[in-house]
Amino acid sequence: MSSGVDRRDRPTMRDVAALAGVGIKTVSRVVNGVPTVAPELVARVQSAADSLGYRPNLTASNLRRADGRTHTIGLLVENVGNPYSAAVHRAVEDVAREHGIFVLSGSLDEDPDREYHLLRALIDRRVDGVLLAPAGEDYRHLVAEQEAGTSVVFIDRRPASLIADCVVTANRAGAATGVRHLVAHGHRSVAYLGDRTSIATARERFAGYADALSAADLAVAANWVRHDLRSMDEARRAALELLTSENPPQALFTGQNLITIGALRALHETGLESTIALVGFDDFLLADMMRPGITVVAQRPYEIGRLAAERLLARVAGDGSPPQELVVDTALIPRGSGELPPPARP
Amino acid sequence: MSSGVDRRDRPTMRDVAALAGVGIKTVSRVVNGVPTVAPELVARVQSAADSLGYRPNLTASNLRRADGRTHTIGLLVENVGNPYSAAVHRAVEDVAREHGIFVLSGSLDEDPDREYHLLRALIDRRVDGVLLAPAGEDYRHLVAEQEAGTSVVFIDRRPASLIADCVVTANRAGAATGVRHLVAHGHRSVAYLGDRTSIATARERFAGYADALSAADLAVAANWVRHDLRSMDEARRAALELLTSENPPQALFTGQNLITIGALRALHETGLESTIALVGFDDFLLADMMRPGITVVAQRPYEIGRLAAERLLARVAGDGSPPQELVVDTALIPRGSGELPPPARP
DNA sequence: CTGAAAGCGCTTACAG
DNA sequence: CTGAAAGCGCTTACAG
Repeated sequence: MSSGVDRRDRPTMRDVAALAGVGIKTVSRVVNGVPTVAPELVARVQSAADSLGYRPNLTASNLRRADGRTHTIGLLVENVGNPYSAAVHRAVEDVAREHGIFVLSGSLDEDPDREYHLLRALIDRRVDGVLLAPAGEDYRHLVAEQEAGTSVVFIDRRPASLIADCVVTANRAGAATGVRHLVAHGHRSVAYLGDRTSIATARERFAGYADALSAADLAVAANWVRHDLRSMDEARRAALELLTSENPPQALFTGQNLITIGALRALHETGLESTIALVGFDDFLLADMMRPGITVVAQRPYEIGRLAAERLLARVAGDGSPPQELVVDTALIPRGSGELPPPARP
Repeated sequence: MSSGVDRRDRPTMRDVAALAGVGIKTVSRVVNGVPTVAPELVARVQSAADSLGYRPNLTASNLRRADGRTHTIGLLVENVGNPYSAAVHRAVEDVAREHGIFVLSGSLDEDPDREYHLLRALIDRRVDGVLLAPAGEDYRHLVAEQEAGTSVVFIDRRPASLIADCVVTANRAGAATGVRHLVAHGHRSVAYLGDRTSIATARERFAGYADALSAADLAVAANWVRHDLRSMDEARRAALELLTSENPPQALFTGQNLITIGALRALHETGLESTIALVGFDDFLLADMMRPGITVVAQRPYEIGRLAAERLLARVAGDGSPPQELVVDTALIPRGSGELPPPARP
């Protein structure tokens, strides 16, 4: 009638020691590669460990170890399933792996409450540090954790006051570059389609859009600005509205991946994909295979993940220098959609 | 001159107990929500814990707990950065999260050696179970781990002898459906472009290709079969060779995501994308936005991850029934490229 | 309802 | 070079 294994039946150091006829401390030395053990004992311990299928219990050894390291870090991103987060994740894994460190990951789905609970769950597991692409706004509760020795590095968004390292994309400058590209191709009316303004990066990209327009003595027209688009379909509908209005823009600038794709669907549905220019923030797979190819301002998620992981591991290793802000620049990739000439005005 | 924090300075149950003026066992009861504690003591303990910023140490509690659960599972996939693995990952996270379980993940990159070491590292951290999309071929070493209480569920590939649960795609049937679709549209010569034959799923998909051809009394022609394509660019070049040969096929069947995209590039480069039909195994973002849209045999990675995680958690909870093989079927999605008529023969 | 003793699997600090 | 004792932060098994 029993359901469930009540306790794992794994051999312990004690079992290995008994079989090898040595003290448990000698087994510990062999397992940890301490060189001052008689070769004959090393051999006996190793064959005993092999025959029992012994594997050291890292969580137990960690409990007593002086440095208290778990060799595990946490990574909280928007969604482990989306291409951007997944690229960051892979970079973090690659850096961590060089140091024998594992990654515990979680998806935040832009939910501050979820973020709070996942952070706590990581801390309860005593991760060595956390990489956080934040969903929330208030990080005062993190200060206590930092003081308690859990390093935190922010990804994509700056913490409110610079209490920790962060690695961010040059959102404002990148967006300005994209819009300037459209202006340089003769467009006077460029619409903006963007994410929720509660998201700091969305605000920065909008600021870059405004920068580029005012640098060209163009006004930001309220009827050509659509904020708070939460999904591909909301973006698609907003773009359809703009494109079919009595005063459509000559070009579109989209502030994010899914919004770009939504706008692209609208352009295809209206048959305007070769008429209305488009530059999107974020690159995506097959953007070059579209007709026309999609011009984008590309972020570098792998580079962001790599820098963030390296910063975190430096902190874990004891780097006590002041918090740093690392800015990763973007790359404009012209593919056709951003180089269309403006349509003749009606 | 000190570099690195030598020991975390986190308050322990002992500290909370001292501040609250109770025994440490009472703190333990409050932290674990045991109801038989005097309300007045609960309040004192909670305020002491809050003022110290106390957080329980899960790795310590786990060491003594009767069930030995770490509430952590391992997930080893081909590459956490690729869309397929990322979708599986997200499904696993969603299921795990309902049970308060975290996911430690790692990328195998088709490297059996890496798989062996990552598996060991997960076991040393005493994960409750492992989900494995295997890179290797020999899993006898896993039997000992299963006996020691670490459950394993295989994803995408069956273990050699059915020693464990597995969740697989209907690769052979799905590939046959895709090729049958081309044959139904009049194609007599369908080329196959596939992954390394050392990969079981690639062999199964090729078998499905052969099934569909022989069911239509068509022969498998060696000069139209290209195995062992390891990258998008290898696929692109193989497709270019086929398309520019003196006896080109009427249609292409591609066995995997990156191979489909490589073939697609070749079709665009030769201007044949509306002439040569194409059906690909695996769906991808924007496949519907191509000209023509790309017809695919879609896998359901989220469903696979969900089923695998549910199976694993059932095992962890004590399910001792015989190993199961769960097969997730595919869906043919016609979008244009697979419905092109055969070109007139020269 | 509460708490002192023992122990989870290992490492530290110390003696031999 | 080797090992017995103490302790990491918690829970178990017991007494009161």
